[in-house]
Amino acid sequence: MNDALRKRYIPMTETTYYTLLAVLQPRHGYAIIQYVSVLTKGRILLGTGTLYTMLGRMTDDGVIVMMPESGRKAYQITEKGMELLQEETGRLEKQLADGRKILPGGVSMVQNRKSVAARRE
Amino acid sequence: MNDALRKRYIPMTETTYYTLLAVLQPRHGYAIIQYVSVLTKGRILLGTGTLYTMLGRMTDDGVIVMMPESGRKAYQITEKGMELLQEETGRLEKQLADGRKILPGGVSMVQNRKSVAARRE
DNA sequence: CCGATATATGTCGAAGCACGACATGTTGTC
DNA sequence: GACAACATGTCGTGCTTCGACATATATCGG
Repeated sequence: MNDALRKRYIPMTETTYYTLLAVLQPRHGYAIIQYVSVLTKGRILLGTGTLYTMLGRMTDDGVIVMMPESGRKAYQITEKGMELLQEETGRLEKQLADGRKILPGGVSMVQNRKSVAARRE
Repeated sequence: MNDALRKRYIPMTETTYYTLLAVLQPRHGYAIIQYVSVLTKGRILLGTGTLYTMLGRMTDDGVIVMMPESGRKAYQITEKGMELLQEETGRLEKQLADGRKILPGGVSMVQNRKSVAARRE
Protein backbone atom coordinates (compact mmCIF):
# COMPACT_ATOMS: atom_id res chain seq x y z
CA MET A 1 0.00 0.00 0.00
CA ASN A 2 0.98 3.55 -0.73
CA ASP A 3 3.33 4.90 1.90
CA ALA A 4 2.46 8.58 1.48
CA LEU A 5 -1.18 7.70 2.03
CA ARG A 6 -0.43 5.82 5.20
CA LYS A 7 1.62 8.71 6.46
CA ARG A 8 -1.22 11.11 5.80
CA TYR A 9 -3.97 8.99 7.33
CA ILE A 10 -2.31 7.25 10.25
CA PRO A 11 -2.76 8.15 13.03
CA MET A 12 -6.29 8.95 11.89
CA THR A 13 -8.46 11.63 13.45
CA GLU A 14 -11.56 10.53 15.28
CA THR A 15 -13.84 12.24 12.74
CA THR A 16 -12.09 10.57 9.81
CA TYR A 17 -12.35 7.17 11.47
CA TYR A 18 -16.08 7.46 12.05
CA THR A 19 -16.67 8.83 8.58
CA LEU A 20 -14.94 5.83 7.05
CA LEU A 21 -17.02 3.53 9.23
CA ALA A 22 -20.13 5.29 7.94
CA VAL A 23 -19.28 4.76 4.29
CA LEU A 24 -18.71 1.05 4.65
CA GLN A 25 -22.19 1.26 3.20
CA PRO A 26 -23.02 3.87 0.56
CA ARG A 27 -24.20 7.05 2.25
CA HIS A 28 -24.50 10.68 1.27
CA GLY A 29 -23.16 13.55 3.35
CA TYR A 30 -26.18 14.32 5.41
CA ALA A 31 -26.77 10.64 6.13
CA ILE A 32 -23.17 10.31 7.35
CA ILE A 33 -23.70 13.09 9.87
CA GLN A 34 -26.82 11.40 11.22
CA TYR A 35 -25.33 7.93 11.25
CA VAL A 36 -22.25 9.01 13.21
CA SER A 37 -24.41 10.94 15.63
CA VAL A 38 -26.58 7.88 16.33
CA LEU A 39 -23.64 5.49 16.49
CA THR A 40 -21.86 7.62 19.06
CA LYS A 41 -25.05 8.48 20.92
CA GLY A 42 -24.65 12.16 20.15
CA ARG A 43 -21.03 12.34 21.25
CA ILE A 44 -19.80 13.26 17.78
CA LEU A 45 -21.67 15.89 15.79
CA LEU A 46 -19.89 16.42 12.50
CA GLY A 47 -19.95 19.98 11.18
CA THR A 48 -20.71 20.34 7.49
CA GLY A 49 -17.49 22.24 6.99
CA THR A 50 -15.50 19.38 8.44
CA LEU A 51 -17.40 16.70 6.57
CA TYR A 52 -17.49 18.03 3.04
CA THR A 53 -13.89 19.19 3.19
CA MET A 54 -12.95 15.72 4.36
CA LEU A 55 -15.05 13.95 1.72
CA GLY A 56 -13.38 16.02 -0.98
CA ARG A 57 -9.91 15.18 0.23
CA MET A 58 -10.69 11.49 0.63
CA THR A 59 -12.16 11.29 -2.84
CA ASP A 60 -9.01 12.91 -4.25
CA ASP A 61 -6.94 10.34 -2.39
CA GLY A 62 -9.01 7.42 -3.61
CA VAL A 63 -9.94 6.39 -0.12
CA ILE A 64 -13.62 6.70 -0.96
CA VAL A 65 -15.59 6.98 -4.20
CA MET A 66 -18.49 9.22 -5.04
CA MET A 67 -21.43 8.04 -7.13
CA PRO A 68 -24.14 10.52 -8.04
CA GLU A 69 -27.54 9.26 -7.06
CA SER A 70 -30.56 11.29 -8.12
CA GLY A 71 -29.52 14.73 -6.95
CA ARG A 72 -27.60 13.50 -3.94
CA LYS A 73 -24.05 12.21 -3.83
CA ALA A 74 -23.44 8.89 -2.20
CA TYR A 75 -19.98 7.97 -0.99
CA GLN A 76 -18.50 4.55 -0.37
CA ILE A 77 -15.22 3.27 0.94
CA THR A 78 -12.68 1.77 -1.46
CA GLU A 79 -10.20 -1.02 -0.84
CA LYS A 80 -7.54 1.53 -0.04
CA GLY A 81 -9.89 2.98 2.53
CA MET A 82 -10.58 -0.44 3.99
CA GLU A 83 -6.89 -1.08 4.43
CA LEU A 84 -6.43 2.22 6.21
CA LEU A 85 -9.37 1.49 8.46
CA GLN A 86 -7.98 -1.90 9.38
CA GLU A 87 -4.54 -0.52 10.00
CA GLU A 88 -5.85 2.28 12.16
CA THR A 89 -7.92 -0.17 14.16
CA GLY A 90 -4.75 -2.12 14.85
CA ARG A 91 -2.95 1.05 15.88
CA LEU A 92 -5.77 1.93 18.27
CA GLU A 93 -5.45 -1.50 19.85
CA LYS A 94 -1.75 -0.98 20.39
CA GLN A 95 -2.22 2.44 21.92
CA LEU A 96 -4.90 1.21 24.24
CA ALA A 97 -2.80 -1.78 25.26
CA ASP A 98 0.13 0.54 26.04
CA GLY A 99 -2.12 2.75 28.11
CA ARG A 100 -3.53 -0.15 30.08
CA LYS A 101 -0.08 -1.57 30.65
CA ILE A 102 1.18 1.62 32.25
CA LEU A 103 -1.85 3.23 33.84
CA PRO A 104 -2.20 2.18 37.46
CA GLY A 105 -4.69 -0.66 37.92
CA GLY A 106 -7.27 -0.38 35.18
CA VAL A 107 -9.83 2.33 35.81
CA SER A 108 -10.60 1.43 39.38
CA MET A 109 -7.92 3.57 40.98
CA VAL A 110 -9.30 6.78 39.56
CA GLN A 111 -12.56 6.39 41.30
CA ASN A 112 -11.13 7.04 44.71
CA ARG A 113 -12.77 10.43 44.67
CA LYS A 114 -15.96 12.09 43.57
CA SER A 115 -14.44 12.80 40.17
CA VAL A 116 -16.61 10.25 38.44
CA ALA A 117 -19.84 11.62 39.79
CA ALA A 118 -18.68 15.15 39.11
CA ARG A 119 -18.00 14.34 35.47
CA ARG A 120 -21.71 14.08 34.84
CA GLU A 121 -22.27 17.81 34.24
CA MET B 1 -13.23 19.17 35.68
CA ASN B 2 -12.72 22.18 33.45
CA ASP B 3 -14.76 21.96 30.31
CA ALA B 4 -12.54 24.10 28.11
CA LEU B 5 -9.66 21.82 29.01
CA ARG B 6 -11.58 18.73 28.04
CA LYS B 7 -12.55 20.30 24.77
CA ARG B 8 -8.93 21.10 24.02
CA TYR B 9 -7.48 17.73 24.97
CA ILE B 10 -10.13 15.24 23.94
CA PRO B 11 -9.85 13.62 21.50
CA MET B 12 -6.15 13.57 22.30
CA THR B 13 -3.42 13.17 19.71
CA GLU B 14 -1.31 10.06 19.81
CA THR B 15 1.81 12.03 20.72
CA THR B 16 0.07 13.81 23.60
CA TYR B 17 -1.25 10.52 24.93
CA TYR B 18 2.15 8.89 24.98
CA THR B 19 3.78 11.96 26.46
CA LEU B 20 1.31 11.92 29.34
CA LEU B 21 1.97 8.23 29.87
CA ALA B 22 5.68 9.02 30.03
CA VAL B 23 5.31 11.66 32.73
CA LEU B 24 3.31 9.43 35.05
CA GLN B 25 6.80 9.29 36.49
CA PRO B 26 8.98 12.42 36.57
CA ARG B 27 10.98 12.65 33.36
CA HIS B 28 12.78 15.39 31.49
CA GLY B 29 12.30 16.08 27.78
CA TYR B 30 15.02 13.95 26.37
CA ALA B 31 14.06 11.03 28.61
CA ILE B 32 10.45 11.28 27.39
CA ILE B 33 11.57 10.90 23.80
CA GLN B 34 13.55 7.80 24.63
CA TYR B 35 10.87 6.29 26.83
CA VAL B 36 8.15 6.65 24.19
CA SER B 37 10.46 5.26 21.55
CA VAL B 38 11.17 2.15 23.64
CA LEU B 39 7.54 1.72 24.72
CA THR B 40 6.32 1.79 21.12
CA LYS B 41 9.24 -0.24 19.81
CA GLY B 42 10.39 2.64 17.66
CA ARG B 43 6.99 3.30 16.12
CA ILE B 44 6.79 6.78 17.61
CA LEU B 45 9.79 9.06 17.42
CA LEU B 46 8.91 12.41 18.98
CA GLY B 47 10.50 15.42 17.33
CA THR B 48 11.95 17.99 19.70
CA GLY B 49 9.79 20.67 18.15
CA THR B 50 6.67 18.68 18.88
CA LEU B 51 7.72 17.75 22.37
CA TYR B 52 8.90 21.04 23.83
CA THR B 53 6.04 22.97 22.29
CA MET B 54 3.66 20.45 23.82
CA LEU B 55 5.35 20.50 27.23
CA GLY B 56 5.07 24.28 27.31
CA ARG B 57 1.38 24.24 26.48
CA MET B 58 0.64 21.49 28.95
CA THR B 59 2.47 23.29 31.72
CA ASP B 60 0.45 26.42 31.00
CA ASP B 61 -2.72 24.36 31.19
CA GLY B 62 -1.75 22.73 34.47
CA VAL B 63 -1.85 19.27 32.97
CA ILE B 64 1.75 18.67 33.95
CA VAL B 65 4.17 20.43 36.30
CA MET B 66 7.80 21.30 35.78
CA MET B 67 10.38 21.01 38.53
CA PRO B 68 13.94 22.14 37.84
CA GLU B 69 16.43 19.46 38.66
CA SER B 70 20.12 20.31 38.41
CA GLY B 71 20.23 21.88 34.96
CA ARG B 72 17.52 19.67 33.51
CA LYS B 73 13.79 20.14 33.74
CA ALA B 74 11.73 17.23 34.95
CA TYR B 75 8.02 17.08 34.17
CA GLN B 76 5.29 15.18 35.93
CA ILE B 77 1.59 14.69 35.39
CA THR B 78 -0.93 16.46 37.63
CA GLU B 79 -4.37 15.28 38.76
CA LYS B 80 -5.93 17.22 35.91
CA GLY B 81 -3.63 15.37 33.57
CA MET B 82 -4.55 12.04 35.14
CA GLU B 83 -8.23 12.71 34.63
CA LEU B 84 -7.67 13.59 31.00
CA LEU B 85 -5.62 10.46 30.49
CA GLN B 86 -8.33 8.28 32.00
CA GLU B 87 -11.04 9.97 30.03
CA GLU B 88 -9.13 9.60 26.80
CA THR B 89 -8.52 5.94 27.52
CA GLY B 90 -12.26 5.51 27.90
CA ARG B 91 -12.85 7.32 24.65
CA LEU B 92 -10.36 5.08 22.87
CA GLU B 93 -12.21 2.05 24.18
CA LYS B 94 -15.48 3.39 22.81
CA GLN B 95 -14.00 4.17 19.43
CA LEU B 96 -12.43 0.75 19.16
CA ALA B 97 -15.66 -0.93 20.24
CA ASP B 98 -17.58 1.02 17.59
CA GLY B 99 -15.04 -0.01 14.98
CA ARG B 100 -15.23 -3.66 15.94
CA LYS B 101 -19.01 -3.57 16.01
CA ILE B 102 -19.25 -2.29 12.47
CA LEU B 103 -16.20 -3.64 10.72
CA PRO B 104 -17.22 -6.86 9.05
CA GLY B 105 -16.44 -9.81 11.31
CA GLY B 106 -12.83 -9.26 12.00
CA VAL B 107 -11.51 -9.32 8.48
CA SER B 108 -13.67 -12.01 6.92
CA MET B 109 -16.54 -10.19 5.20
CA VAL B 110 -14.21 -7.95 3.33
CA GLN B 111 -12.86 -10.96 1.56
CA ASN B 112 -15.46 -11.16 -1.15
CA ARG B 113 -12.61 -10.41 -3.49
CA LYS B 114 -8.88 -10.99 -3.59
CA SER B 115 -8.35 -7.91 -1.42
CA VAL B 116 -7.03 -9.74 1.60
CA ALA B 117 -4.38 -11.62 -0.24
CA ALA B 118 -3.42 -8.43 -2.01
CA ARG B 119 -3.11 -6.62 1.28
CA ARG B 120 0.05 -8.51 2.08
CA GLU B 121 2.31 -6.13 0.14
C1' DC C 1 43.61 17.05 23.34
C1' DC C 2 40.54 16.65 19.53
C1' DG C 3 36.62 15.07 17.21
C1' DA C 4 32.48 12.45 17.38
C1' DT C 5 28.52 11.03 19.62
C1' DA C 6 25.06 11.32 23.12
C1' DT C 7 22.64 14.25 26.15
C1' DA C 8 19.68 18.21 26.58
C1' DT C 9 16.66 22.26 25.45
C1' DG C 10 14.74 25.22 22.58
C1' DT C 11 12.77 28.48 18.23
C1' DC C 12 10.65 29.14 13.75
C1' DG C 13 7.88 28.48 9.86
C1' DA C 14 5.15 25.65 6.76
C1' DA C 15 1.41 22.76 6.21
C1' DG C 16 -2.65 20.38 7.55
C1' DC C 17 -7.01 19.96 9.84
C1' DA C 18 -11.29 21.05 12.44
C1' DC C 19 -14.90 23.84 12.67
C1' DG C 20 -18.04 27.74 12.98
C1' DA C 21 -20.24 31.01 9.99
C1' DC C 22 -22.28 31.86 5.97
C1' DA C 23 -24.74 30.74 1.57
C1' DT C 24 -28.35 28.22 -1.12
C1' DG C 25 -31.77 25.23 -2.69
C1' DT C 26 -35.36 21.41 -2.10
C1' DT C 27 -39.00 18.65 0.10
C1' DG C 28 -42.59 17.85 3.18
C1' DT C 29 -46.05 19.21 6.34
C1' DC C 30 -49.19 22.00 9.33
C1' DG D 1 -47.56 30.08 2.80
C1' DA D 2 -44.32 29.32 6.31
C1' DC D 3 -41.33 26.56 8.87
C1' DA D 4 -38.60 22.57 9.73
C1' DA D 5 -35.88 19.07 8.02
C1' DC D 6 -33.13 17.65 4.24
C1' DA D 7 -29.01 18.43 1.51
C1' DT D 8 -24.52 20.40 -0.24
C1' DG D 9 -21.14 23.44 -0.23
C1' DT D 10 -17.31 27.64 0.57
C1' DC D 11 -14.37 30.51 3.33
C1' DG D 12 -11.51 32.02 6.95
C1' DT D 13 -9.66 31.50 11.57
C1' DG D 14 -7.05 29.30 14.68
C1' DC D 15 -4.70 25.56 16.53
C1' DT D 16 -1.50 21.72 16.17
C1' DT D 17 2.13 18.99 14.33
C1' DC D 18 6.54 18.54 12.95
C1' DG D 19 10.77 19.05 10.35
C1' DA D 20 14.72 22.10 10.16
C1' DC D 21 17.69 24.70 12.46
C1' DA D 22 20.35 26.47 16.56
C1' DT D 23 23.08 25.71 20.71
C1' DA D 24 25.47 23.93 24.62
C1' DT D 25 27.58 20.40 27.70
C1' DA D 26 29.37 15.78 28.72
C1' DT D 27 31.64 11.61 27.62
C1' DC D 28 34.78 8.66 25.42
C1' DG D 29 37.98 6.67 22.15
C1' DG D 30 42.08 7.46 19.57
